[in-house]
Amino acid sequence: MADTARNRKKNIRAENEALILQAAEKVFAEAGYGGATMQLIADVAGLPKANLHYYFPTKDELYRRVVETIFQIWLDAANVFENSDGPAEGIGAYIDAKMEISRRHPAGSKVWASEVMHRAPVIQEWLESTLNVWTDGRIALIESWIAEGRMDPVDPRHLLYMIWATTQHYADFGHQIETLNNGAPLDDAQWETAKTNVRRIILKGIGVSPD
Amino acid sequence: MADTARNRKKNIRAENEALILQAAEKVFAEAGYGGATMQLIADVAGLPKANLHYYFPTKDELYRRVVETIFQIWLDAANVFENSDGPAEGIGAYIDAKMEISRRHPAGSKVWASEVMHRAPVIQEWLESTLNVWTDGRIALIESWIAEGRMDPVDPRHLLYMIWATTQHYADFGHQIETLNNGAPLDDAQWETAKTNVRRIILKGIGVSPD
DNA sequence: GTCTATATTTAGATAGAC
DNA sequence: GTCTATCTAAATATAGAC
Repeated sequence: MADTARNRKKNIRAENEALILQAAEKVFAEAGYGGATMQLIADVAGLPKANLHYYFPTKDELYRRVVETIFQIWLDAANVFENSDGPAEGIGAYIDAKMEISRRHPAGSKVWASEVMHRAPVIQEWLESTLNVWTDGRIALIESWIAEGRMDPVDPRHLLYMIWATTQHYADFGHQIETLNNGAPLDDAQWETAKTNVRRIILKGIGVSPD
Repeated sequence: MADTARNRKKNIRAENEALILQAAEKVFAEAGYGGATMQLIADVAGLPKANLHYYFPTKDELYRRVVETIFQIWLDAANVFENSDGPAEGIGAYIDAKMEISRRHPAGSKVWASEVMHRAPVIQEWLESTLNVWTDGRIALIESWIAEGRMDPVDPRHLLYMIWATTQHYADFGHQIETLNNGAPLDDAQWETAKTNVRRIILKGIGVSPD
C-alpha cells in the first residue's frame, strides 16, 4: 500500500519531469538560454510556473538536465563508428546516424550549438574529457584505415569536423533550409536526397567507394 | 567654422557607433540576444549605458545593425563565385573566402547562426529575397557546369549547404575546436591544414580536380 | 503535489543636470 | 554629447494556503 503510493508519486514525478524537459528543450532551442523564460517553458508544458521550480529548483539546473539528455543521444550514435569493418561502412553509417538525429532531434542539436557558441559553460568539462577521448579514438581508427590504404590520407580531425558540421547544419540551420525550400520542411524524399548527397560527396572526397 | 564643428560631431558619432557596434557584436555572439545586456555591452565599449541608448534607441535596433554589417561581408565573399570560369576555381575560391571569414569574423558568424536558429526574427525578409535569389543563381551556375560535364551530377543545393556548414563550423564551433586542440586557437599552419582539407575533400567529392 | 500571491533582483529605457 | 539617478516592466525564485 505504501509502496503503491510511493510508486504513484514516482510516476507523477517522472512524467512531469519528462514533460518539463521536453518543453524546456524546445524553448531553449528557439530562444537561447538568456531568451528562454521559466514562464514560457511553463506555458508550453501546460503547468504553472511554480511547478517548474518544484521539480527543477533553478533555471540553470533545468538547462543542465536538457543538455545532458542531448549528448547521451550523440554518444549512442557514435557507436556505429566502432562496430564497423571499414571506412565505407563506418563513416557512411555514422553520417546516416547523424543525419537522422538532426531530423529527429533538431531542438537538441540547437541547444548544443548554442551551448558551444557561448563557450560551453555547462559542458566544458565533458568536452575536455569524454569528447576529447572519443575524438582521439576515432582519429586513430581512421589513421589505421589510411595506413591500410583503404582511404585517402586526409586529416582525420578535419574530416570529423566536416561530418559534424554538415549533418548538424540540417538541424541548426533548419529554418534557413526551410525558407529556401519555399517555407516548407524537407519531406521524406528531400531528406533522402540530402542524406545521399552528403554521404556520397564525403565518401568520394576521401577516396572511399560506397558499398 | 560651423562646418568644422559639424564634422567634428559627425566623427564623434561615427567613432562611437563603430565602438559600440564592435562591442555589441562580441557580446551578442558570446551571450546570445537574450543573454546580452546593454550594461555589458556598455562595459565592453567602455561607455556609460545611457550613451548606448543615445546612439541606438533600443537594444533591438542595435542588434539589427550588428546583423546587417555581417551579411554585407558574406555578400562580398559571394562574388568570387561569379567571377570564375569553372568549378575548380569558383567553388575552391568560395571555400577559401568563407574559411577566411570564419577566421576573421567569428563573432559575426555566431550572431548569424544564433539569428537563424531563433527563426530569423530580423533577417527573415532578407532570407526570402536576397539569399533565395542568390542561391537560385548559384544553383543554375553549378547545373550548367554539371551539364558541361565539368563536375559530378550532385544536387547543387546540398553542395552549397555543405560548404556553408563546413566553413562556418570553424567560427561557430570555434570553442569546441579550440578545446579539442588542447585549449589553443588554431595557428597559421593548422588553419592552412583545415582549409586544404576542406577544399580537397569537397572538390574531389564532386569530381573536380584542383587547379 | 499544486498553485496563487508575492518578494527580490535586474533588465531596458528615460529625465534632466552638466 | 555625457552621465547620474531613476522609472517601469519583467524575470527568477519562494512562501504558504490548499
